[in-house]
Amino acid sequence: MAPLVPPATLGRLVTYLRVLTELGAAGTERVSSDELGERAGTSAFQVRKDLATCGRFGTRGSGYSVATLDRELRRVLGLTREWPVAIVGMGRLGQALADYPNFGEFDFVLRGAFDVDPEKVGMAAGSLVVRHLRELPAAVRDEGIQMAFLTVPASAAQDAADELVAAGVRGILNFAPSVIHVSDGVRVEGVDFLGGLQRLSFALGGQLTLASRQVDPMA
Amino acid sequence: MAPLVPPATLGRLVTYLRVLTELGAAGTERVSSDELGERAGTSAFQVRKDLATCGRFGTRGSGYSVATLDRELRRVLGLTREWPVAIVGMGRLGQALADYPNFGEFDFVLRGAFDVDPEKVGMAAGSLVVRHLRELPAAVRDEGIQMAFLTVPASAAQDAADELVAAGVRGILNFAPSVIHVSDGVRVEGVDFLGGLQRLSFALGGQLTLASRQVDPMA
DNA sequence: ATATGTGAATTGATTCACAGCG
DNA sequence: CGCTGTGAATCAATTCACATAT
Repeated sequence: MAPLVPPATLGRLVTYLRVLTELGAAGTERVSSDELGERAGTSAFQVRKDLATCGRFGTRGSGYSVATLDRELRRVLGLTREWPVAIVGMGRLGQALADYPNFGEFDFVLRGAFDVDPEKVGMAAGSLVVRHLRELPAAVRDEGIQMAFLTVPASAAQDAADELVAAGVRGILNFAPSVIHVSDGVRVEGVDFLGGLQRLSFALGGQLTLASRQVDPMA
Repeated sequence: MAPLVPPATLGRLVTYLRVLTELGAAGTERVSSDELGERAGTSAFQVRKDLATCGRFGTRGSGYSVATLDRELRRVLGLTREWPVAIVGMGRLGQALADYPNFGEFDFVLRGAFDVDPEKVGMAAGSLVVRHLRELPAAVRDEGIQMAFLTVPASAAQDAADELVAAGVRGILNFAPSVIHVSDGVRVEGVDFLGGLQRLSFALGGQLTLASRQVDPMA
C-alpha cells in the first residue's frame, strides 16, 4: 500500500495542528477551511484535500471544531503518547537542545544525552548527565527510546547514525549538513539550516545568473 | 516565467554540492550521475534531470568533473559572493548560532545580532555585540544585510518578521515553530525541528491508527 | 445559505528509454 | 563502448467545480 498520507500533506498537517493550537489558545471554537488555509499559508482546497486523507472531521455549513480537529490531528500524527528522545552529540547544538525547556508541551521527553568525547561524558545537560555512546543500546532497550537528535559534526554523522540504527532507534532527526544512509524501516528527517541559507542564496540572487552559459566540463 | 529551478530540485542541488565538496576533499576528480545519485540518496536519472535544469556540465562517456560541477553549482546557487547575515533573537538558539564557527566555509558572514530585551543588548555574541532591534534598519542599509536568522519565540515571530521586512531584509530563515506571512519578494525558509519530530512521530506510529474511524465533528 | 468532501482536470515531478556525444 | 542529456510516459500533487450535508 502507498503511504496513507503523502509526504507533502504530512508537513502541512503539522502546520495545521500548530494553527489550531494558536486558535485554541485564543479561545476560537470553530474554523473554516478558508481561514485555516489562510493562516497556514495555503489554500482552502488544499486544507480540505489534506484533511480528507485521514478522515472526515468537519461539518458542512459550519466548518471544523478547533478542539476536535486538534485532537484528531494529534491522533493521526501519533501525538497521543509520550515519545522518549535521546541526543547524540553534545556539542553546542546538542547542549542547546538539552536545555530546551518545553518538549513536554509537544509530547516529547528527553531521556538520554550521549557523546564519545571523554571530556563531555559526565557533564550535566539540562536535567540529564551525558553518557558515553556505548551505553546507547542499553538505554534504547531499557528506556524505550525510539527517536534521536543527531547533533554530531558532519564528518561523524554516518558513523553515529550506524550506531543509532544498531541500537534500535527507528527515527533520526539529522541536524548535520550531510546525507546519511540507514536501513529500511528507519526514518530520517533533516533539520538543515545551512541548506536553508543556500536555498535563500539561490532565491535572492542565484537565479539571475543565466543557466545557459556553456562550460568546458573537462576544465 | 516559472521558476528556473523547481523547488524540489533546488533542495537536491544543495545536497549534490555537499557531496561534491566531500568528494573534492577526498581527492576524487570525476563522478558519474550514478555515484552522485547513490551518495545523495536519489537516482542517477534524477541527478541528470536536476542538473539539466541549470546547464550542461558533464562529459558523455566520462561523467562530471568534481571541481567544475562544484563551481557551477555554487554559481547557480549564488554562492560566489559573500552574504552578510543578521540574527534576530538572542536566546539560547541565537547565541548558539552566533558561536557557530564556520559560516565562512559557506560564504555567509555574521554581521549583526539583535534583540529587544535590554538585558541582552550590549552582551557579546560570538565576535559581535548585541544591538537593539531598532538599529536593524540602519544595519541593513549600511552593512548590506539581506538575510536574517529569525530565532525569537513563536509568539514574537510574526512581529519580528514584520520588522525584518520593513528594514529591507529579503530572505528569512525562520527557526520558530510558526507560520510567518511576508510581502511578495521576501523569501522564507523554515528550519523546524519540532515539526521534524512530529513527522517522525507519524512515521513511527501515527499511521497505524486507522484513518477510517468516523468522529462526531460537533464534539 | 453555507462550507465541507470528493471526483475530474490540470499541473508538476519523477521515471524511463534511448538518442547523441565523446 | 559508456555515460550524459532529453523527449516521452508515468506517477503524484494541486486546483477546481459541484454535489452533498447541516
